[in-house]
Amino acid sequence: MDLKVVKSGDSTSPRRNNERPQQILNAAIELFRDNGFEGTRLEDVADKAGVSKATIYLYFDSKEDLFFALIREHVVPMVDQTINELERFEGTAAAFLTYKAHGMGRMLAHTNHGAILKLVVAEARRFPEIADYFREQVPKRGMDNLSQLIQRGIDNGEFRPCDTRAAAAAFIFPLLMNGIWANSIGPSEIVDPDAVIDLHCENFIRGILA
Amino acid sequence: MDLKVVKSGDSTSPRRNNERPQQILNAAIELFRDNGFEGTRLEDVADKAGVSKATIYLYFDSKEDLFFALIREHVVPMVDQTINELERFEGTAAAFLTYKAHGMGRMLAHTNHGAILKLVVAEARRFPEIADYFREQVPKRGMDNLSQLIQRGIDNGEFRPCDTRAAAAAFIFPLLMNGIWANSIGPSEIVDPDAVIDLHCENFIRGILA
DNA sequence: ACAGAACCTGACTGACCAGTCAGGATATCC
DNA sequence: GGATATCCTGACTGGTCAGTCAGGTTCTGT
Repeated sequence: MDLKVVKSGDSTSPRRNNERPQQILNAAIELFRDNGFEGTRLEDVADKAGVSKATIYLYFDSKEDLFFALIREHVVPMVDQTINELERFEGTAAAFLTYKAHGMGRMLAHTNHGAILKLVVAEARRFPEIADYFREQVPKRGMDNLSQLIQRGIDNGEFRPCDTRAAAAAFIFPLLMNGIWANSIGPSEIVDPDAVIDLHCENFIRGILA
Repeated sequence: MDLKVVKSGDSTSPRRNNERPQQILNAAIELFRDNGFEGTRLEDVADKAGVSKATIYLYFDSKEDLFFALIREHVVPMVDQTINELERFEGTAAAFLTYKAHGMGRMLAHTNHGAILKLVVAEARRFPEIADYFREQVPKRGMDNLSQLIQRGIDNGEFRPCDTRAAAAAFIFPLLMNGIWANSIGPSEIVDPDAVIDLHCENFIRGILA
């Protein structure tokens, strides 16, 4: 899996249209969301991005590489940012959890991030290399940081003692599922994504406070 | 979508090998789990079931029908059973939630039910008819019953007042995500499915008690 | 206004696979 | 033991689509 470098930030090689890769990725994510990975024709990605199919191959090595790029460009930076925020945050652990649950929950439910997650989950078994990269970069780092935060909350008496990794998962899973739901079975009148976020957030904090 | 009737219970038309449909479905679910719907060749399903590809078409109308049958035969009966149990249950709402979280959580995490859920979620947008059927039969009925149970808990003073539908979702989503996780990104040392179930269960009840 | 670089495409190919069908095998009943 | 219904398959077809390539177009610097 040696990925072609997307030179979007490389000012030494000017290009007429250096937002091409982004255009292509944006088209790809919408089609992947609606049709799945296998169900999406590269021809359609090209049409939606306003280029020819061959152009895609100027910026990406393969269809799979397009998928990989989605994670690298859209998902990993979000994890970086969360970890960054956590390191600077000075309030209580509960306050950070509440803040994060809302920000992340809404992002997953109302932007394409939920669609990417759905895609990764759906295709992980079929693309082990992508799954490995994702696992290392996203859940592993995210869970490590989140469970440290919870441990901090336990240490200072804010939270009751518990299995911090399980707690981190129990905190994050409803938000993930909510995002996947909004991008597959939903939206429907059955579940209101925002209400779920609010209730989960409040309930989780109540449940874990000492 | 008029499905061929699978006559497994029809004793008026004896058949040499009336577990064929089940064999085929079992093969299909494992391959769908590992390769996705589009990524699975019917030829491989046939091989795994020990029949020829043409035989599949004796029992199912199409590849899509195979998918549909998976929900009808494996998922809907489980919902029926849960609703049944709920109607007979006489303990507290909290006790039923605990009981159900463990039963359902483990089933999703350790059997093919999680794989089917993953499949439905992944393909819902591509197969609207299947998604509609699933939505009506599974989340709609399940959420209706679950939120009634929570309402009952609120009415008798066991639970604090809250948005019952959101609470039902917040209760069930981690279990669903746990099951999907175990069938895609996981299993890995990052998350222990059983620990998540236990913690979520305990935490949710603590959070919702009055 | 020309050269060369960067960018783009239409048309093609080779592999793949859902679904079909004509005919063969096996059981059941009389 | 033959007539009939049930069950099964190998071999085929028609359409689809990822990936390629030879050649065309637009930009940039001089």
